[in-house]
Amino acid sequence: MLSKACEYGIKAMIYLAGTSQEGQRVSLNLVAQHIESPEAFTSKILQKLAKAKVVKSVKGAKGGFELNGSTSKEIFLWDIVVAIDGTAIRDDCFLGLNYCSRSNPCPVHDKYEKIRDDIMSFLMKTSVHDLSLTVQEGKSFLS
Amino acid sequence: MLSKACEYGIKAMIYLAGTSQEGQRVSLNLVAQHIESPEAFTSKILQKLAKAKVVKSVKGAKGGFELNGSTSKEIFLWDIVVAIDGTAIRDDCFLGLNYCSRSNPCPVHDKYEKIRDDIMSFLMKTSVHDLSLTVQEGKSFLS
DNA sequence: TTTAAATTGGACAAATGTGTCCGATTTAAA
DNA sequence: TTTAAATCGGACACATTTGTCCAATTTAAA
Repeated sequence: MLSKACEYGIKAMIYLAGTSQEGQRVSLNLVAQHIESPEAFTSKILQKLAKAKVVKSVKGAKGGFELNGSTSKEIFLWDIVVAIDGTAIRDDCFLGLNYCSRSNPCPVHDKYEKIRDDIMSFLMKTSVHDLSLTVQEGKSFLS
Repeated sequence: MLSKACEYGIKAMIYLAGTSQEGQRVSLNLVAQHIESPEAFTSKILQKLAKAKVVKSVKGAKGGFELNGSTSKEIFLWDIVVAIDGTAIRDDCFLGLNYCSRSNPCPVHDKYEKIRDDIMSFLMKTSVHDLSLTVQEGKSFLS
């Protein structure tokens, strides 16, 4: 479904939304430790998210990654997925047809459309903020 | 979602269900042409499906792949997915947690469970035979 | 029995995804 | 101004997936 990079990216953002709330910055090292991801690889992913302006990064001493509470309410899983995996999950045919459409449908076009719509609604309506709350409450986990 | 190999495998099976109806065998070459897949790669995939007894293969002249109509009614997308991609799509956590469960859930555990159930129901209830009918009627396409 | 048609299996090649290393750069603080 | 802490960026390494090639094997038919 999602690439490893995207999984790490989402977990990192959820962690940041929970810890960086008062404008505090969190280091790559801390992020990787808490989500149990390879640090150097996580670095690349956070760089990508920073370029896509999904998270703010600050270089130098006392630097790190920053995501204030109000911003995290406006960031949805879809934003992260697009920044890392692109829009293939929304655009690509379930059977890989190059041109799959209403007028040239693959055999599962209609049946899969409902599932795709559910996935998209899930990704576009679920905010990083909401997910971080359940982690902070100890009701869900990032590792 | 699915690997390329799995996409080819499903398309190949749908094509076979439509052409090999009267116990006729279809050559790898024909299959690959109709589903527009790389022939040698498709060979590997059909070999895997043959070993998993999802399709019958016959070597030698007048050989090929065979899938009679009654059998195709009992083969569901899930059978093909399991033979090629395994059960990860059913078993793996959306965020990649090694142990994601009701008692140690990831932040999207509940929300994604519904989607996963829909996907599984789609895969387990959709037969190769049903899909091949829409192709034969010219209502859907494999390329 | 020979030949042609077909799958099989193994080795290889290319592309992509995952992951590492390290020097360059930036910034805060001593 | 120097130093330490941090991200950035590029090159590299490894693993998996995708794809190719070809000799070996099997089978039907001439």
